[in-house]
Amino acid sequence: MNESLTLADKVFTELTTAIVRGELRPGDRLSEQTLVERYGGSRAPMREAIQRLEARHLVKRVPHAGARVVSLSLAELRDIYEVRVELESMACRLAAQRMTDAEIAELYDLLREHEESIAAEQGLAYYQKAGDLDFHYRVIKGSRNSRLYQMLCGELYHLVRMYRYQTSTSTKRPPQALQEHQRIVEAIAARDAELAELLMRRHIQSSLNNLETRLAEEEGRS
Amino acid sequence: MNESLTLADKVFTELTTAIVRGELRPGDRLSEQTLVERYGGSRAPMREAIQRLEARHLVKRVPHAGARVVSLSLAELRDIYEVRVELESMACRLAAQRMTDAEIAELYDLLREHEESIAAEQGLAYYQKAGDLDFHYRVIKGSRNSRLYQMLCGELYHLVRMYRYQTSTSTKRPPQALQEHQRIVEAIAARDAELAELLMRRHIQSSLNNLETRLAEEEGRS
DNA sequence: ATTCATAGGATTGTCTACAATCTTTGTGAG
DNA sequence: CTCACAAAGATTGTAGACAATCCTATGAAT
Repeated sequence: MNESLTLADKVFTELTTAIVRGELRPGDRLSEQTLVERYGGSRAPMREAIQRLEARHLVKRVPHAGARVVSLSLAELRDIYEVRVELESMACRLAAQRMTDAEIAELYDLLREHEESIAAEQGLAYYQKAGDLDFHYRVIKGSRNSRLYQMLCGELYHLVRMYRYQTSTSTKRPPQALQEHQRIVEAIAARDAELAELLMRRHIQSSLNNLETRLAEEEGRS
Repeated sequence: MNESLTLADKVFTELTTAIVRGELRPGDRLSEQTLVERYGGSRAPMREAIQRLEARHLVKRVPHAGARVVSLSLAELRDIYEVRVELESMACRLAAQRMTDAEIAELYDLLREHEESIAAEQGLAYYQKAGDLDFHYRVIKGSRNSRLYQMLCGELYHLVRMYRYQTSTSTKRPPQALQEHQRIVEAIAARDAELAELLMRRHIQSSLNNLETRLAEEEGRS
């Protein structure tokens, strides 16, 4: 089989999760030598891993000066969300038209699971976030547009996740988000593309509002 | 100053234009050794150039097997246009809200130039295409969203250009496109965001239709 | 004390060589 | 003649060293 996981690939995924989880913080330097000491191997694979991180906009590289974990300004975060709103509401519209009935049934199952986890109040912040991403992920997959999937899940999501990990989750938000998810699935099930698009647009917009207030709070506290 | 153009960067831009212009055709192999013989230097910079081409989806790389120029299926091309329609109409909406009056005036100037070049019938296909891209480029810039600019101009446009270079330009399309551009600018100047968005959506949609019929013709001829 | 220049160290860019993997060509069996 | 298999060749992945560039700290001049 083609089980060829190159070392560069391994380091790349390791670094990706490290950045997303906040173990590597925005602005942190990524020296090739340091990575060699940390992950073993030679500089060549580390270099490749860094380049791939740059391709996903997780690090910024300047010639002869090295790479640093990206540090997004609030304006840039807004830009990202502005694009994400547009693309995900589009995905939701397409999903309403193209998802199979089986996929929609699975969406309902997923929401039931989330409901239970919230009711049990075991709704750990981490699980909530993962579950939320899972929901969005499936809708995007349902759009049946590979490029759309690439852009949202391959390029924008890591950045979004990176900032969500670092902000504490409100206790009020999850139940509300779940409700919004339920309405969206209903619209998809009804094959009402326009409504599904509108609801998703509002959902992400309010998600951004939530994130902004939270960032403002942390900014004020520090 | 920071005039540091690394060799990898140089080769990367060279290859980009070569691919976009069709000198390197879809499916063509890109061996590191071949690039060394062609551009000089060593394998390391060639490798980096190839990786950056992969990041822009211009080549596809499989581990231990090398890189080939991407060959898009008609379905993938439709996916790209589906996304492009959404993002560019969004950009147009934002441009109507955010462009300065000076920028709008420059747009009018640009359209006048295009008009003249068409009237003079010197309207070479190449110039037409470049001019068209220039128009779209300015509207996107006018959206004031850096991420949107990155996605459209940095990732999607090369692919679009690649396929446009390879399809001959219709003699009927340029005048029609110019008219559509004029209507769009009028909407932007009137700060009518909704109309501007709608017109851009239709414009790109008809551009896709034009491309599809042309591809179908060439398919039938071969 | 502040600012500028400079020298040293550290880091990245590039080169060459070697190991691991894939592709292709040639051979033989069915 | 076609297909499967194996060895040779070619290509990529990795390693280590050297060269070019940048960052930093030290010192001198204002």
